[in-house]
Amino acid sequence: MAPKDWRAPGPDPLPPVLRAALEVFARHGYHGASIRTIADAAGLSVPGLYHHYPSKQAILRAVAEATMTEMLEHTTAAADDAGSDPAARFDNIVECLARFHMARRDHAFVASTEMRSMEPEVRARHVAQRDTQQKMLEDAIEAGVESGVFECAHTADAARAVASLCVSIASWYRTDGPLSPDEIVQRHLGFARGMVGAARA
Amino acid sequence: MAPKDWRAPGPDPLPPVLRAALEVFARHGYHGASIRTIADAAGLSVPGLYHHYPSKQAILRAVAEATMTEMLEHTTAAADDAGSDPAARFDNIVECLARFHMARRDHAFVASTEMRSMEPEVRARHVAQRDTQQKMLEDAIEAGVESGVFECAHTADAARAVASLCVSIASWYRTDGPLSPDEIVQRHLGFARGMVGAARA
Amino acid sequence: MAPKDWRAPGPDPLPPVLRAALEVFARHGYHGASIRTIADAAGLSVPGLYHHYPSKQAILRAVAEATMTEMLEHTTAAADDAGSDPAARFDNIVECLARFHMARRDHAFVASTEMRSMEPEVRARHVAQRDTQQKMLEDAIEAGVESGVFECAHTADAARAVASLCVSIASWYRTDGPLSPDEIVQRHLGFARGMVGAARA
Amino acid sequence: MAPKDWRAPGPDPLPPVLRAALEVFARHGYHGASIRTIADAAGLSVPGLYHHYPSKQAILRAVAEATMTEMLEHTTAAADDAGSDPAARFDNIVECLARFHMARRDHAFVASTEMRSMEPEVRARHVAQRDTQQKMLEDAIEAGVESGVFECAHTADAARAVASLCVSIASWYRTDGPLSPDEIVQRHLGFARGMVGAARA
DNA sequence: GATGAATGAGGCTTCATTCAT
DNA sequence: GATGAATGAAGCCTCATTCAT
Repeated sequence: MAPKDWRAPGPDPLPPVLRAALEVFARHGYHGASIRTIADAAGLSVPGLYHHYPSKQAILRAVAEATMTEMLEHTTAAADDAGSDPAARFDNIVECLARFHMARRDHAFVASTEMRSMEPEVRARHVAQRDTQQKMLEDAIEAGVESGVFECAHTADAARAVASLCVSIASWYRTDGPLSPDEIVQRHLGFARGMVGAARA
Repeated sequence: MAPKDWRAPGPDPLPPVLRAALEVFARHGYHGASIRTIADAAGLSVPGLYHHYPSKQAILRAVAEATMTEMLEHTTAAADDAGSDPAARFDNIVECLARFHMARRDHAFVASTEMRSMEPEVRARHVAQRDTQQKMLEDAIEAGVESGVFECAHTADAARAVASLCVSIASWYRTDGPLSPDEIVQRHLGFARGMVGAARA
Repeated sequence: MAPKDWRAPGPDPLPPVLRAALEVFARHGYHGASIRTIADAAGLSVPGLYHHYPSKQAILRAVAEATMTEMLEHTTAAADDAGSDPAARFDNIVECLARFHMARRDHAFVASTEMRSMEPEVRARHVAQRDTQQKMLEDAIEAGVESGVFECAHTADAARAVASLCVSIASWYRTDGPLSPDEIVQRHLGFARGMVGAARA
Repeated sequence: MAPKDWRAPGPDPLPPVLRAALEVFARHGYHGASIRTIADAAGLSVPGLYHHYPSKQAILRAVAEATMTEMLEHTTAAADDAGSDPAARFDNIVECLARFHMARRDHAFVASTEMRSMEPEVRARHVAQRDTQQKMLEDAIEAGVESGVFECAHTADAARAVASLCVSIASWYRTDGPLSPDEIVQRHLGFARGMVGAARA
């Protein structure tokens, strides 16, 4: 699809209404966000908002699905991009996750934080996509262990831990923070490699 | 205070009303939890609940403060317990955080998740305690780097990353899961050591 | 106008939009019927519906007036058709009312049920037409009493009772019910004659 | 239960809130009655109303069930009161229905008019009670036909017609109308007897 | 006539909270 | 501490209606 741009996520593809809702969700949480607040943030009246989305839950669903789909596309592209070298695959996935959680900070934050507010069907799809991603990480780690570049006894736990680490970036990253995205990526690559016992440089 | 029991957190010191509220907060979030739901979970009438706490926010505050206080006590005890060896300090703090986020799963989850629902003053205290904890981690890492047992260029980032990893345990740990707390502690100790470039065994 | 066809009411003269609205009104009531539901039933967009009728109330008015006008035309034709014999006049009016409430079931049901939802002016016209009809019945009954074929002390009450009986047919009649219209007419003619003390055969 | 008072229904047993709601339902219909209007009529705030009944539908249900239960009790008492004479049974049931539809005018009007607004389960119970009543009428008519005091070929249709006639009283009766309840009863008894071909005096 | 977008008002219901008993 | 009753404010959502295209 878009195999090369996972390092530079490009402009947010979300329609303006969802982008406004996202901001409100990120600040107040799903239940703390009133439909009126969302409408105001979107520059719409309340019925105007309902013209675009049939319910508050539908807004959350749209946000979550768009986010997970884009994230999975990026992760897949990043992995494909790495060819068959396990260490490169691992690095690419970690870098991709880190970058995504900075470029789509609110999206990723809401998607991971509001899982409990999603209707079962939406949550199920969400969990499935998250698991797919984690499995990609795990496969890379396993391959690395087999080929001797990683030293890691519990690959599934490691994959979850690495993914958690990347997700947690979204909860503190600020565009105007002291570190550039590239610096953050580098440091987290270091942490992640350490977690899987990568051979030291 | 209680310098030896940080490995076995003991029974939840929370009064029953708060424990009930905590469960509801964990499942539905602060804004998704109604006073009536909390009262029901506590086996109280609504005015009965108000007899104990003057507002919903006061309940959240009580939960959050009790949690943070206990966590900081434990962490301090764990660090003190380790004496002056940097690697042991680091290990103890990580183990303590991991154990706390399993033994007080809901407490820690709510405390970290509902920061945005706290009144500023409560949140400020919360952040301060969290930072204190992270600083203890960072100090241990720095000492380890200086003494040559760790290899880590960005100690503050590492401290945050390690703390995040421990916090994230609360979002997936189940008492009846496949791994025992001891196993989980061991594995996360491994990940954490890797993140700070601990000398390999 | 159409003096002979009152026994076989012919196809519904209502334009399709009103016919759709009628169905919705019959099922949900005026206040329970939304403009959108009506538009959907009519296969129109909402503004498309407003292109035909300026308001929901105008739709009700159009339905009610068309119904009452047609019903009064039929009743008049039926009465005229009977010539001067009181018993035949009575029979014809009853038969006409019964047939109309079967052939125009929804129309008659809505017209009688939603009187309270009509604007005063529409309701006034509606009541006047209903009273005219009832007066025709009453006149026939009175003439029958005078000529000795009926035995009825309270002609106005009898007229109202007979009319009510015919109206009530609309609330249970189904095209696919066990009785044919002809059978229903015969039976209700029997009831109506009994109510006015018609001489037994 | 109360075998003697079916002729003098006594004071309305409905709690004040339901009585207020009933009045509003009678005037505007279920869908035309807003919860605010009902609360105002009951002298309550809106949440105050919800303290007593959990939903608008629950109010309708309570009204309908109370009405049907009382009506069926009365009808049963009236029938029992008549002993085994078919004509007396028939008369008593008709008189009882007529009196009930005057004494509980709004109740009966709403119960019969708002069937379409009832949830399926409530409606089912309602229809069952109505049918039970109609069956009592039909049984009396059949017994009368067999004993030769009535002359009626279609007893089920006759029962429905007689019941409809009594129900229709509720749609025009006014306490301050020109006729007394006793007069109305007498006249409708006459109509009803005529419908079943009762032997003339 | 259709479409898409919009809106003030109001729909039903629940919120956190209070108070008399 | 419990109960029953109450309430202003606000929750999500839908109403009838309009208008530019």
